Amino acid sequence: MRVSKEKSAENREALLTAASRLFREKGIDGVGVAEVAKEAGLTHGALYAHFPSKDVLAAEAFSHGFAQRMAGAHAWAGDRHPPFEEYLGNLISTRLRDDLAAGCPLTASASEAGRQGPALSQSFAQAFEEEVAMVAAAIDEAVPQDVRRQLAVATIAAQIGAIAVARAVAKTDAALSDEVLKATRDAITVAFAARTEAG
Amino acid sequence: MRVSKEKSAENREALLTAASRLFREKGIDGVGVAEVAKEAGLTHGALYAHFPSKDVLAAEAFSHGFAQRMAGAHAWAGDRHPPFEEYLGNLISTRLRDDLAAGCPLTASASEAGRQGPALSQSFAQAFEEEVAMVAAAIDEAVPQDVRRQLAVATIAAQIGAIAVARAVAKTDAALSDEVLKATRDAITVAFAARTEAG
DNA sequence: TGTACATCAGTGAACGCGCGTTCACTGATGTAC
DNA sequence: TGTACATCAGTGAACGCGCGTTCACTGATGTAC
Repeated sequence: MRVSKEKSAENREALLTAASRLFREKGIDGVGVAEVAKEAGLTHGALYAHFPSKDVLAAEAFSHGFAQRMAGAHAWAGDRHPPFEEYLGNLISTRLRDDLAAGCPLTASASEAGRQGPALSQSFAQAFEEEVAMVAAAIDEAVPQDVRRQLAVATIAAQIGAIAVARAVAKTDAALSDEVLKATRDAITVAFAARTEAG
Repeated sequence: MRVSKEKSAENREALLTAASRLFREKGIDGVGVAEVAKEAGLTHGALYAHFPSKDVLAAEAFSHGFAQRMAGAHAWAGDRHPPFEEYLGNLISTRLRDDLAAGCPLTASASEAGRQGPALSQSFAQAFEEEVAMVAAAIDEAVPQDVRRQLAVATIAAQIGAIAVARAVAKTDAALSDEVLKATRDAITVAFAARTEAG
């Protein structure tokens, strides 16, 4: 049975939201299209009216989730210009480690992006650049552009690794999991201080 | 047909080697047990004479691959005590990024270890601690123990993230891929210098 | 050392299952007159 | 505004396929005498 344009758009949105959440939580290979459709309140057949394949769905869901996260970050910052340290504390935290579903799409999909199709790789690269721009903008303008960018790139790469490791060992060694986050945060803080003083 | 003890041990070794390589290259979910067995020159049924399940195979293959890497690292170091910088250059390199099959098991399995069973999580945690100990031992003894450990933990977490991101964007943006590796290496070098001077 | 036999690594067919994708069909929506 | 009809989002059965795992069977190995 046909459905109104608005309802169809809502359904598409629901599919992307469900896919974004489930893929982050269980990995792309760990979730079937039927499960995604079911969570969105549809059958799997309907999914193919919106997306030509699971690959494309994965890439669009990634971008969708990232856009939501960026919107959330901007809402959080508001009119302020939160300093670098504040971003750091939010990026590498036990909260982000434990909240698989709501966490950053970058941390969830880093290792998958290299193995899935080119669509996801491209979405990932674009999101990474956006996140770099956001973090770099949080660094004092007196610091040279290239140093700010370098620090931002290293920070986000380190964050992705720290969260991945913290999650990997969380069930086995909770203390080690916390330690990884703290050590990474401290190391970046030190590098940041050394770089911004020198600049 | 029964097979000699030696041959059986060889076959087990071949299964672990094949699994270690294939799981690193395509991910655990991306490879079937039949493919692993075939690469080892066996049929899939034989695999279950050596391992009770794919989960266990994955965990043992991880440990096997890591042990080989550590043996390789020790052979490379020989009687020398290579400085931290030398380890860093080897850990975060385009060579390690491009060589999926031979790369560090930690970088390949970080995100999977959090999603697979507890066996892999435990193997991962143990391997991480071993790698931390090796890198920490490469730092000047004059630096306090806890600072050495913290730097080692942050270095390996950052390495895992940097390699994952570099691989994820390699097909889309080769320049960005190289930049991620360089920025991470530089940031760790700066943090290392600041920490070891201060200590 | 030679013989009889239990062991068990490896084979390959078969199991049930869930996967991604297709498709004939339904029926409310949106449009043309 | 009312009517006839084309559109197409969504349904659910069906497709072929590969998955992890099981199991009856094979036959060389290893052992007991």
